Parts: sequence; structure tokens; C-alpha cells
Amino acid sequence: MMPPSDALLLDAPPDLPAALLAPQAGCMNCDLRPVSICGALVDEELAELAQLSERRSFAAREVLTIQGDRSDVVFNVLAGTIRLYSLLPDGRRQIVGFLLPGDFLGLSMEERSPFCADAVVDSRACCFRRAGFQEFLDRKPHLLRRLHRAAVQEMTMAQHHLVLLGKARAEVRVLSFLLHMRRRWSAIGGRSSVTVPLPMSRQDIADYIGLTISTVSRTLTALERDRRILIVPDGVRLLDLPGIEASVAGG
Amino acid sequence: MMPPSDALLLDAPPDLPAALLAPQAGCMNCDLRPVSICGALVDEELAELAQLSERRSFAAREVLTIQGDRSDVVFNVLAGTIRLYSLLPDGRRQIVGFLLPGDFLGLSMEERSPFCADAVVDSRACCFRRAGFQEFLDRKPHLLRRLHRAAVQEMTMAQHHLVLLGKARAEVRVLSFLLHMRRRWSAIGGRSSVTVPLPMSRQDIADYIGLTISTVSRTLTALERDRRILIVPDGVRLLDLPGIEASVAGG
DNA sequence: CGTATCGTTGAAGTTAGTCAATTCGAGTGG
DNA sequence: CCACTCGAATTGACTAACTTCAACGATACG
Repeated sequence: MMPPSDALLLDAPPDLPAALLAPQAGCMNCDLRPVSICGALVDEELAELAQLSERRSFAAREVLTIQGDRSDVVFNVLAGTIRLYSLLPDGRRQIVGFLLPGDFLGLSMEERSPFCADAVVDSRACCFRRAGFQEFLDRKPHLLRRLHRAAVQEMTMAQHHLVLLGKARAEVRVLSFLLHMRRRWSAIGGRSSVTVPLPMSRQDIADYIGLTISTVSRTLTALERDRRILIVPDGVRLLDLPGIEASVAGG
Repeated sequence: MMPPSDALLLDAPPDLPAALLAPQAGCMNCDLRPVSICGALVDEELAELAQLSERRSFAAREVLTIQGDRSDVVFNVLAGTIRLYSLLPDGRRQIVGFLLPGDFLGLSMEERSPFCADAVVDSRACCFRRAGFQEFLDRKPHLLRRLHRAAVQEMTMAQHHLVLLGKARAEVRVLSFLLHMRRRWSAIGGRSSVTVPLPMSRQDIADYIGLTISTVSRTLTALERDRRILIVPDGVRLLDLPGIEASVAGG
């Protein structure tokens, strides 16, 4: 899963020419290739793109982008979980999404980041200088198509999340979130399990689904009491999947 | 309550060559060209695209797309206002966005519409068969770039709306909505006014910002009583723009 | 002029938020 | 190995905000 050359790269100074440090042979048989934007490229193109990339590790809580600040880098998440959020002037926070392995950070290709992003847990990503990536992108229409597809998918996900935040009760929000995470993990990992990993804290969940930590906690406890879920370390087990799906569908 | 599936999308025979019906000379000096995706095309390309298009009028409430149904048409809004929404099984409705002149409906280019769309007021749009548009798009990478930019913009808008629905109080929601509409109208019309046209009903506003019609009405009344806005037919006048902007910024 | 639709307003009811106390668990040091 | 500490999670009592339900008023339209 992890290319052997990785250990060298992790603590390498970030401003050294990436190509010198990282041949990225791993790109060719990367598990995530089919689910990430790299899937749009043939081997030669991927090799070329790999020259532009540099693998980096991020410790939990390490910041990738700051809302409104310049960001000259875009990322392809390899491992871990990144949260994307907006900070309000009163200190509250709205998480607009979690990025999982295979997800792309920087779809907008804007000079300034529209949101903050930081690592929920220790994570790794392929990093590209925006200018170089843009230049490569301009020569590869099929990559642009793939990026567009990703943007549309993000947009649709955001719009569905809108429906949730606009209309759903606390229990439905929590259950939707669990099903959503289950679906996303299974899209990466291949097979789906009733055990849903939740690397993020209760506060993160609350800030994502528009509730307070108290309400999230109470709701999870109630669901466990009713034997609909089982709370396990860093995750949840869905005991009554059909029932949960029915609750979510029913509004 | 809302979308009668009996309403046919296109009552013109769909297999007539559009060009015969609509020479579209108007495309060349269309006011919306700079703000819509057509802006990405040079005159010859636009002429070619115009051959694929057919202008259509939609009466208020006329349905453009139904959530989950096949849709072989994509639209470029010319005039009026279109609402995009999701219908919940219990009959409630969450509006995910309003499309104004210059906006594109069908960014996802998926076979099935992710949302319902219908006209808020009498509206007009350029319609393209999806397959034909897709084929044209495949030959014009700069149009794809423009479409990508539009998708990213929609995504960012949706994500900012998420923040609103997740965190904001009723008054802030209403004021944000007013500022948002003001900004969007001014992006089209050129100059911005303190009078914000609101072609949609109170119920529409409520379903967009995640409140009930009662709360929207009460909030607007309270804002007018405090002399911060003035309610006029089909719109609102912002009496204290700086104060309103401050309220919205402050959370 | 009657009817229908939309918008406004009032009173009562719910839901989730707030604030604060308590518990839990991982990590640390004696 | 146990006590201590710190942050995260849970839980309870109370409150605020919004919804619900219902009545009423305005406006448009045949």
C-alpha cells in the first residue's frame, strides 16, 4: 500500500524540486488510481504528472489551506481524512465536507482558498503546485473532464447536504451522516460493511450536520439504547441497516 | 402539491431540427453572452452552437426537469427565474437554488436529473439536446473550462449556503438571502440597486433558507418595523445596507 | 361580488441549544 | 501499578428559537 520510497519523502524539505526526490513509481499501481482523478490518465501521462507531484504527510490538525489566503498548491488525498470548513467571526465552525482518500482538494483552482482545510487524523496527500498542475491540465482535456465530473459530484453532494440541513430532524441528520460515511468508505475500499469508521470527533460531526455536540451525543446514545446502532471505538456499527435506511428515506 | 408529472417538458415535436424553427441570429449580440457559458465561444462557434439550440418559453410553474427522471435537454436561462428543488417523501420541499438569466441548468450532464426544476415566473431559455451539446462540448475544451468554472462556482455557492443553513439564525438567513439576491441581480444587470427584486413567493424563500413561511413573514415584518428594509411589491428595498451587511458578517 | 391564493399574525407546542456537572479514556509520572 | 491530569464525550435541567395550527387580512381574478 505504501511505496517504500515514502519514508524518505515525509520529512524532506517541501521546497526542494519534487522530481528529484520522488520518482513516484508507486503512482502506476496506486490503489486509488481508479477512484481518483489520476484514473483519467494513461501510464505515460501519469508518469508525467508524477514528476509534478510530491507526496507529503500531514499530522492530525495540520493545516492545508486557510480560508481567503493564497494557496499555490492543490492536493490529491492518499490516506487519512481532511476536513473542509468555514470559520465564522464568532468562532463557530461549519464543516462543509470531509475529504477521504481519492478526493481532490483545490477543484476550484482559484488563487485563494474558499475554505479552511486541515487534517482530522494523520494523513498523506500528493501535492501539486497549482501553476504546474494548471499547465498540465490545459494540455489534457480528458483530465479536465474528469475534474469537471468531480466538481459536479461535489456540487451535487453539497446540494443534497443542503436538503439535510434545511429540513431534517436531529435523528435523521445523524443517521444520514452514518449512511453517507458508510457509502463513501465502501466506494474506496470496495466492499461495504455495517461498521462505519468515524475518524472525526463528535464536535466535527456536529459541525458538519448542523447540530451541537450535545445533541449528536444524545442522539447517538438514544440510537444505541434502541439497539439500532452500536458505538465502537472510532466508529459505529449499524445494527438495523434496513430500518435506518427507512428512517432516512422517510424524512 | 408542486410538480404535476403530467406537465410535458417540451410540447414542440422534439425531433424537428431546431435550426429550422430558430435561426437564433440574436445569439450574436445577446446581452447575456458575457455572463453565460456562451461567453467562452468566438462568433463562429457560437453560430454553430446556435444551430443546436431552440429557444423556449416556460409559463410560471411549468416543469423543466423532474428529480430522478431522464432528461435529454439542458438549458441556458435567458429570462425569468427557475427554482431547483428536492421533494421529500412527506411533501416538504427544499429549494437548492434559483437560476437567473445566464445560469445553466444541467451542469451535471447526467442522464437523470438530480433535482426538480420549474419556472417561478414566466421564463425563457435556450434548450439543447444533451447528446448534441455533449458532442459539441467534446470538441471545445475552452467551453468545458467555462462549464467547469460554472460548476465550481455553483459548488462554492452551495457550500456557502450550507454554512448558512447549518449555523445562522432566522434573521441572518433572511438578510443573507436578500444580499445574495441583490448581488446576483447586479452581476447580471450591471449596476446594483438597494431595491432587490424577489420574483419568488414567501414559501419559496422559506424553502430555500430552511425556515417556515411564518418565520420568514415574521422576520420580514420585524425588519420593516425596525426600518431596516421596506417591503415593496415583488421585492424589498434595503434601507440600511451597511447595517445589514454588518449583521450578516457578524454571524 | 364571491372565491381562491398568498401573506400576516397570534398562541401553544417542540426541538434543539445552552450551561454546567459528571464520566470516560488515554497518556504521564510517581 | 496506581494516582493524576487533560481533553473528549455524556448527561441533566433549563431556556430560546422556531414550528405548528389556526384565524384573519389582502389582493387578484373570473
